[in-house]
Amino acid sequence: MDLSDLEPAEQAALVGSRCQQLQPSAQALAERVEVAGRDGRRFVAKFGIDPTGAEVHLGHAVPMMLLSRFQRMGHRVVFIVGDVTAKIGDPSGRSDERPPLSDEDIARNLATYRSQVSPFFDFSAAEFRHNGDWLRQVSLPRLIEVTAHVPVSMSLQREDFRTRLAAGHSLSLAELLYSVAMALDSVEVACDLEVGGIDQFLNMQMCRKVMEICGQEAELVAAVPLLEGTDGTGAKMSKSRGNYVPLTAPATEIFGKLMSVPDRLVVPYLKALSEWQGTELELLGRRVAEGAVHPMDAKKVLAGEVTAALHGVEAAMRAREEFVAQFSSRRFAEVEDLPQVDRLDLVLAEAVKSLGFASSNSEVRRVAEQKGLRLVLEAPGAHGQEQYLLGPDDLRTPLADLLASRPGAAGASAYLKFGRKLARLSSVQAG
RNA sequence: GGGUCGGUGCCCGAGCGGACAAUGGGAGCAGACUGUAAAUCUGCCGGCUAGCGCCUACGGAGGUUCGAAUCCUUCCCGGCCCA
Repeated sequence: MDLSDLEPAEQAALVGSRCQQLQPSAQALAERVEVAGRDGRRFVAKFGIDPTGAEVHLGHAVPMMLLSRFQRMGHRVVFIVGDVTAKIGDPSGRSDERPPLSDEDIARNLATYRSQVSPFFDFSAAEFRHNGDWLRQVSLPRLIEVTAHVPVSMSLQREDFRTRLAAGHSLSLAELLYSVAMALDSVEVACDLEVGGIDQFLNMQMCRKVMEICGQEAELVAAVPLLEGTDGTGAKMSKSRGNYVPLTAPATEIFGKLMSVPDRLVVPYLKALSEWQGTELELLGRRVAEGAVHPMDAKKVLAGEVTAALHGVEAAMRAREEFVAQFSSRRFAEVEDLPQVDRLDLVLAEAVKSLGFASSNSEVRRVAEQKGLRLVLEAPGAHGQEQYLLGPDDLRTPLADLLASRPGAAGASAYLKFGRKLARLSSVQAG
């Protein structure tokens, strides 16, 4: 969707609606866009990328959605690859020392990042800059000159710094300098507006401060909300908490993970990850609240939107059908991409492990003892389905024998349920 | 450099010579309930074993003990205080 003919005020409103904080104001954004246009230069939006890892998930897509809008408004989007700042460590907390990244590492991580995020952003039209290119040139006298005007209290506004100090934990000078280094990036690219997560808000304040110190006009700051994790605990989506949706996941998995998200996240997710308009979001929220729309249906819409963005509409529709087949109507025959066990001579416990459902015999036994292990037989065209509980005693029995001892096994399709995981048993050699 | 406190299972955090695979909380997993939601309740939650049991674990390495996460020595790492 091309946005280039939006008026500055409309642009500002659109951007503002997706931000948790837009500093100093939407109006200031409109004005700045207008001034840039009058001066015949392109408005610069900056976004920093951490090149240390390749754990890209839906949370990372949120700022990209906003940047994509800037791009489609006709502005310049500049990515700052933090090859130097990355060495300071994770600014969001205690970090173990990290091994220095080679140029190849960085290039590879960056390539991974780009390919994973590309459904949400057109990288071909964006600029990439490595901050080492200028940060390595910064002299100590220059650094002192700049930092002389930066009060330490500004860095210490960060709550985690304060709590760490209060708790007697370590806090290095390098960590305090992180935001200053990042600010020098803004100076370098003469940034008009920086996009970042709300967790970067104070860092971005520093950018404004330092730009002023350096005689530039302070950038505007657009802080997007952090995407809450799928676990409903309120924590942000992150790999370490395991409450994330990886962008590389197959369509059915993405769809499924979004379906398992708490209901209250539907609207925030749509807002952060789709092109839905404010009024549409409001309407949906209201209708769900009124009971006119079932929350699960709203969630299917969300899951469909996101899956479609990553895998295309067709794949999304298929994922939806499979989801319904597997979990609502429970007709497993209609579920296509199930893992499969081909060797029926395998003993049950081994089969489960070979599927990757469990990593040790103890774990298999545990689940069996907890009544989580079942054999499911589904007769060919019929709707009938038989479930047989498999106990710890069955673990050493070959699958073929387990099947043979069930009355309806002949001609039926067989499935293995391990907790909520499901696998197909090698199709049907039975006649 | 000196003093001092500390490093425990995925995380936080008890334990401080035997009854410790180690209290408790969180996360995770399973079951009931459901809409594969949330909330709730119940159970599990190092590995191997059908089982008696065995093995591996409390920062690293040694040692004292019949016996150590617990005591000693030493090394590594972190906090705080003093210089």
